[in-house]
This record gives sequence, structure tokens and C-alpha cells, in this order.
Amino acid sequence: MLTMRPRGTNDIMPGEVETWQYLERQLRHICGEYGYAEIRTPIFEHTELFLRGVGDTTDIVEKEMYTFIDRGERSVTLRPEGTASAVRAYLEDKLYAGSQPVKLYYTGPMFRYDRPQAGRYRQFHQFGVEVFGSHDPAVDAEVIAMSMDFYGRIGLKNLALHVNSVGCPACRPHLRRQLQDFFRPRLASLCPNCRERYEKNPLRILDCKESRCSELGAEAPTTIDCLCDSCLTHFASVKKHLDLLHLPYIVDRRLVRGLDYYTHTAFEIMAPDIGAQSSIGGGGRYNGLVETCGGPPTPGIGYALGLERIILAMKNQGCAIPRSPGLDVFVVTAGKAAEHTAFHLLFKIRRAGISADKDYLNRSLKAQMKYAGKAGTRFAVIIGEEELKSDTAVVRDMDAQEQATVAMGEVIKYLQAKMRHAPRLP
RNA sequence: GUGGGUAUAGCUCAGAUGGAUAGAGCACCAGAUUGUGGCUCUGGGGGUCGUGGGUUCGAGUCCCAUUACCCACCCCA
Repeated sequence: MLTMRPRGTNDIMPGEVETWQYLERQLRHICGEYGYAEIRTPIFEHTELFLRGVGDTTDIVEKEMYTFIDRGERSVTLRPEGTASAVRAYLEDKLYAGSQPVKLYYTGPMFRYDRPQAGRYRQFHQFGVEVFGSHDPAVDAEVIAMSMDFYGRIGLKNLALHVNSVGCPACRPHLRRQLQDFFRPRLASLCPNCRERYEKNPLRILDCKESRCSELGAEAPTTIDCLCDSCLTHFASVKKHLDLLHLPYIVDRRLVRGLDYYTHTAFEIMAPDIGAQSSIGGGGRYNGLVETCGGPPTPGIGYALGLERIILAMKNQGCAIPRSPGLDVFVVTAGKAAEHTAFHLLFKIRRAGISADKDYLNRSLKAQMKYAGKAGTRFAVIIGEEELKSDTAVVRDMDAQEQATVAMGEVIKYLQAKMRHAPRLP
């Protein structure tokens, strides 16, 4: 146990972490372009926030939360998603009092106690955005388009964008009644799960993956059939705005999504070839959530994407993932006498803004060269007895296999000139 | 929470029907006429065979349990 990480968690090691940094860089960049500001909320919150915010009949709350009692006997929970915290912060820090809309983004680890599987972990990482304070369907389209824009920039292809409207408090009861009327005679044929859903949340039956249920549900009235006029208008406008951007989408009448707080627009992005957990992002509008959490009636919309699944999809699609460049310089010593001079030079090189390292294992010249070569270092700066005597250093270009003897005082200038005239190829 | 598969060196894996000092490739380290990397050659260090029980004269190999990983259900990112 001592040397094993907890189930469903991952170490992101050198070699892999560069991919994460790359994605985080791209995400921050795109947020800047779209006018979203970063928010950093705690990784744990009072349990009641998620009970209220996520919905206490959801799977997340019913069986997936990491909840514990702290030393002050408060029940706290490792966040299973990001929206609830954003809403809490919006209220606690009174962002509703400032200019609207408020456009936020966040990224970081989320926690759900679930059985690990391809693309599913107990600690996983999400990036998400939330927009508070606007009813405008164009915002729905912006949020959707922003996610699609991001996927495109990192080179993901063959994605399917599913959109739907799940209605509002005005049309939900109507839909609920229609669905119950429809399923009542077929109740016996539904899976046990869906028999429960019939009472608690018949909408979710449409989302069931059991083949029997989905066959039965094929003829069922869907959310779209029961939408009120304002919902229909809103949905039409969202689609119109997506059309304006030439964003292809599939109207998926069966798309419901598992969190209770969604109203109006719901959407999900699916990637092929990453296993059964094919959703790489999703979101929707949650006009009632802020009020549910004790705030003023405030419209909101957001989405979240899973970084692990994005990376999985990128690997499977062969997307280019930038590698970190090697060191610029490795300072090599031949003989112990040169150690002091080498150490001093190493720091002068670094202070000049050139990345550099040296051997700390007392290795032979040959071994140091080998190490430098393997690490992809651009230059070796070699100091031995002869160089000490003449106050010089040998600067070797590892790729070009050329070297020159340079006066010690000129080494940095020489390196800078070399790097300027022949920048390293990626 | 349910089901299936896997677990042997740092990595990828060999090790029929139980009986060698448990192997290979890659990686790592050191050498190849004593100050120079990537190729080649030679040599070397490394494994309580996931863990704990059991069967047996004898278990990496069979049985049970346990843990982890992989995959699927479920759900979702």
C-alpha cells in the first residue's frame, strides 16, 4: 500500500505532463480570446452544496461522492464537478452585484467514487466554463462553439455534437405526465432501473442504454414534443446561431444528461474510439440553479470537458502533441580539477537565460557526453586540464558534430550567437 | 455496486501436462589501446515470480482469499 497510489488515481509523469501543460495553455489562451476569467475554488466544499446544487437523486450524490467528517465535525465533500462551486462563489462573493454577464472558467481535479475504466477515474480533471446573468440563446451557442473551437485547435476530428432542449419548469410537468402516460402500459418491460425512474424522473428513461428500454422509448414523447413556446423559441435561436457559425450538430431528442439542474439547452460532445466512455464534454443551461442555491433568480449556462478523455482521444487519433525541448547546454568536465570552474560557468550560463545542467555523479567524460546526447542537449561545453590552462572551453554542437575552442569570457556570447543564427529545430 | 480478463527484471514479454542456479529483447551501468555522445561489439548489476494462505517430497506453474490494473455494465468528464 505504501508504494501504491489510491485506486483510480494517476501520477502524471515527466513526458506526459507536457501534454497537460500544452492543453492548459491552449485552454487559457482560448478563454482569453472569448472573454472568460479564471476562478479558483476549493477542492472540497460543504457537502450540502452538492446535495443541493447537483441534485440529491443523481448518481453522483447517491453513490459517488467522497464525503468525510472533518475534525470540526463538519461534513465536507471532495468536489465531484465544478458548477456548484462556481455558483457558490458567484453568490458568496456577490458577483451578481457587478456587471453582467459574469463569464468564468476553471480547471482542476474532480473526484467521484466510481469503478475505474477506460477514460474514467476516481480523480479526474475537468476544464469548464460558466456564464451567469444572460438568457440570450446566443450565449448557449457561444459556449458550445467555444468547446468545439478548442477541440478543433488541438486537432480532434470526427466529433459528434449532440444538442437538445430539456424544457423549463413551465413545460417539465407536462412532459413528465406525458411520459408517465406513455410508459404506464409498458412498465413491466422496462429495466428495474427505469421502473424507478418512472416515479423519480421519467425523463431519464429516454437516456437509458438498455436496448429494451431504448426500443420502447423510441416512440415515446420526447422533450421537444412538449416544449412550451418560449422553450421552442429559445432552442430555435440556439440552433440558428450554431448555423451561423456553420457548426454541424445533431438534434438528439434523447439527450437528457444526468445532472438535475439543466433547463433548456443540453449538449454533449462524443469522440469515437476512446472506449465506452465516449463523452469528452457536455453542458447546458441551468436557469434555476442559482436560485436553488439561495441566490437571486439568475440564468446560467456552462459546460465541462474531461482532460483525461481528451488526451485519450488525441492519442488514438494521432494528434500532434508537442514535446518539451531538451536543454540548451550540458557542461562537461574532464577531470576533477575542472569541477569548480564548470560549476561556476554553469550558473553564469543559466543566469544568461540559457538552460543548462551538468553531471553530478562523477561520471567519465564519455559517460557525460552520452548522457547529454541522450537528453537531447544542443551544446556540450567541455572543460578539462587544457582548457583550464588556457582559460577556454570547447563548445560542441551536438547535432552538427562541430566544435570550437572559445575563450572562457566569450562562451555565453558565443552560445547566444549560435542560438540566434541557428535556432533549434523542433 | 455487478461481470469478465490479467498480475514473472525499470519496460514488453517467454517460461506445455508442477521437479534447473527463473530467461530474452529493450533500458541502465562499465569497457573496446587511457579528453568527446548517437552505430557496432563485449561484459555487468538488477526479480521475496502482486500479497497472504493452502495442496504436495517439491509451486512461477494447481486451489482459495486479497489487492491492483485492464475491459464492459451502470453512470458520466
